[in-house]
Amino acid sequence: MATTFNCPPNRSLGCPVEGTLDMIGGKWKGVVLFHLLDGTKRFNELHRLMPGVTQRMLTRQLRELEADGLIHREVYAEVPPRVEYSLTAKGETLRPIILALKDWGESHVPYYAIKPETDVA
Amino acid sequence: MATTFNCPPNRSLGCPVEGTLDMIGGKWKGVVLFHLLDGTKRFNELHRLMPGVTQRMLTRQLRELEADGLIHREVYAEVPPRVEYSLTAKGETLRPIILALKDWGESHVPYYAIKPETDVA
DNA sequence: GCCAATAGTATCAATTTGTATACTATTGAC
DNA sequence: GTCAATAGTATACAAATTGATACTATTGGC
Repeated sequence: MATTFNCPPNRSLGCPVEGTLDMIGGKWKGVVLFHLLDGTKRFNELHRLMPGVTQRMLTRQLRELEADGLIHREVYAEVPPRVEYSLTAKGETLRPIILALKDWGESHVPYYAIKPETDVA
Repeated sequence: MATTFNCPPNRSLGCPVEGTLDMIGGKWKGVVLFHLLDGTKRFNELHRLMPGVTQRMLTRQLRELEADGLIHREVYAEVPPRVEYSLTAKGETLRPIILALKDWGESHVPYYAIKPETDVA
C-alpha cells in the first residue's frame, strides 16, 4: 500500500499497462516488432521468420501496428511488388521493452522444450 | 543484418518474445500483474481496480497466471470466503517489464484522452 | 499458354476468447 | 424471509483469431 501507483479508477482504459498491451499485446505484434528491431524487412521475409502465422494474420497485425504509428510501410511500385516494413521513431522507443521481453523469455520460458537435442546447456 | 538475434527458425515457438507474450499478453494479465506489484490483493479488490473486466475473465486470467507460476493463490477457509493473490518469485522477475510497460504507456498512449478536464498537463 | 514469385485479399468453417447474465454456498443484518 | 457480501461457476451468446484454400495483378521463364 505504500507504493501508490495511482491508477485512475474511473477511466475506460484503467491503466497505462493496459494501453501498452493493447498496442503490442496482439498475438504476433511483439514478434513483428522484435524482428524489425533487426532492420527493415519485406512481407515475405517476416512471414518466413514467423512460421506459425498465416498471411492473413500477419497482414492484419502489420496494419494495426501501422495504424498505431509503430511501423512504417513503404510500397515500391515494382513488379513483382515490394513492400518494406520498418520501425518508426515511436516504434523504436519500444526497443527496451521488446528486448526485456526477449531476455525474460530466454531465461524463463521453456520454449526450447521441443527436444533441445544436445546443443542447449 | 548485423545484430543476428538468432531466432531458431524451425521451432513451433519461434521467439522468446512470443513465449513471454504468451504468458503476459493475455488481455488482462499485464494489468493483474501490475496491480499485484503493489502487494497482495483479494479477488474483488482486483475486480474493483479493473473496471473493464468481467468476473469470469478475471478468474480465467488469474488461473492462467497461477498455472504459469507467476502468481500465488491463497484460499482462507472463512465465511465469507477470502482468497488472496500475490506475485511468486517468478512473477516478481517480471517487475521491470511491467514497469517498463507502464512507463511507455504513460508517455505514449493517449489513455487520458477521455476528457482530461484541466488537471493533466 | 502454364507455372512461379510478389504482397496481399476473399471466403468458409472451426476454435478460442470475451461478454452478459444468472446462479451457487454461507453467514449476518434487517 | 430477503438482501448483501464473498469468490467464484454455468449457460448462452458474440466477436476475434486461426487454418485452408483460392484468387488478384504483373512479369519472366519455359
